[in-house]
Amino acid sequence: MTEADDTKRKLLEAAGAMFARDGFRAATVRGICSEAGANVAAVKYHFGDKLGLYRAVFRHAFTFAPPPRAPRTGAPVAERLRDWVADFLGSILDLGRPAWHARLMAREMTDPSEVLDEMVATHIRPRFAEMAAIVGELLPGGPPAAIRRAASSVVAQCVFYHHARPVITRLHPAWKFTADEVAAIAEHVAVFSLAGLRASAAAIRSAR
Amino acid sequence: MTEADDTKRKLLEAAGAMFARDGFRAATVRGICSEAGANVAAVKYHFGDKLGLYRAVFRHAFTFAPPPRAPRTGAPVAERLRDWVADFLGSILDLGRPAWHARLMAREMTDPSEVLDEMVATHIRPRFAEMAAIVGELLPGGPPAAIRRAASSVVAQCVFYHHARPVITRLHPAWKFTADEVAAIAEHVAVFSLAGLRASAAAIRSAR
DNA sequence: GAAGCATTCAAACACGTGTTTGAATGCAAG
DNA sequence: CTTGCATTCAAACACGTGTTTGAATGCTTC
Repeated sequence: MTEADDTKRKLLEAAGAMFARDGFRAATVRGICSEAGANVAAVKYHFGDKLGLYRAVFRHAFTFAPPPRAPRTGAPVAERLRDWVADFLGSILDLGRPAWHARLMAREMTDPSEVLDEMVATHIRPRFAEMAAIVGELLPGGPPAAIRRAASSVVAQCVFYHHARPVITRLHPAWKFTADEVAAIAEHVAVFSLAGLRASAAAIRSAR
Repeated sequence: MTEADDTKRKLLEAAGAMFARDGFRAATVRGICSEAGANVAAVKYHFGDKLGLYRAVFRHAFTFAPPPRAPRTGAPVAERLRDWVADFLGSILDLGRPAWHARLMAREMTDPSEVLDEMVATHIRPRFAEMAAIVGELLPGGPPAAIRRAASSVVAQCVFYHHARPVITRLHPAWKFTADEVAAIAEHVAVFSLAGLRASAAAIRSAR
């Protein structure tokens, strides 16, 4: 039993890396099984088929992903925004764990499958709602559309460093994302965004 | 001769749509040829092989893509930034032609191939340089790293609406990108960014 | 030890893929 | 008309793929 669970786990890990690196279609069952030291038939036995394995990989990966840091509820809005950005950027730029979590997500982005719905519902929506709440405090009385746009601006500056990686690498080969640099980026995004949000608030007031 | 050029053109267009929708690997030569009303062997004859067709599609697509609007050289920085954002957002959110240009690009992003290098050199780098120049004027004396980060913040807010589309659709099903909404987004991004850049400039001054 | 069960294994199957072939076609020049 | 050339075509080839099979293995329980 523990042995069966072992091949199951190895299969999930190997599949995670493979699916992230090559995509669902390009990744081969044979390659995954060989990497996991398992027989090809193992995926049928444990997961039904290739798609079942893919689904399982997602659930497995994001179940064990570290939950976002709990927000400091007492702190002023600006501080909470700083924390959110730093936390989110950290989770996006490798600094944590198996680097392929983010890649899997990115693939779902350009090639959405049924799992994206699940992902949005369980992980993305709550996260976005946090930011929208912070933005809402900074744009008091702002219409929902304005809040959506403003929250998007903050989130966009973070995810950019993930999804545009291939271009960034080619554009600025020397730009390395060390822990220090990530901290500097987080600080920049926070300063930039707080000022931007204040300006948006002013624009909303004057438009009224 | 005109007939040969015709199948060649039809092949390029069908391939563009297919590659964009399904990706290089998933798109099939048979499917493309059938869509183009051509024989399977046509791709070998005209482009050598599938990869040759893919390369040709990129060159064809981006050669005929409308060039970015010429900047108003005399206008103040803030106006030039506004123009740049509006222009870039417009080119990103369908409003212009064959919607698959952007999708092809997005695919290269998560699955970079050799053509991405060409794309960065000929299209992305000049575009980014324009924005970096504008940002440079607004952050006088700012270190290159700060300018990179700031320019990234502006660009990020634009490309977000393209690459995160699948998530945005699921998060805010009612959010439609009409011409009016795109204009509103452009205005928001400009206001947000100008304020953010001023704050960054202040941060740089005070850190000195 | 025997029976039952979960798991693993090597081999094969069925199918879709990119590619190649060699003949057929049509058109322009001699 | 004939020749030469570019292009198209149906058919086949070679290969990698996900999937399935039925037997072998090992472990637990009686």
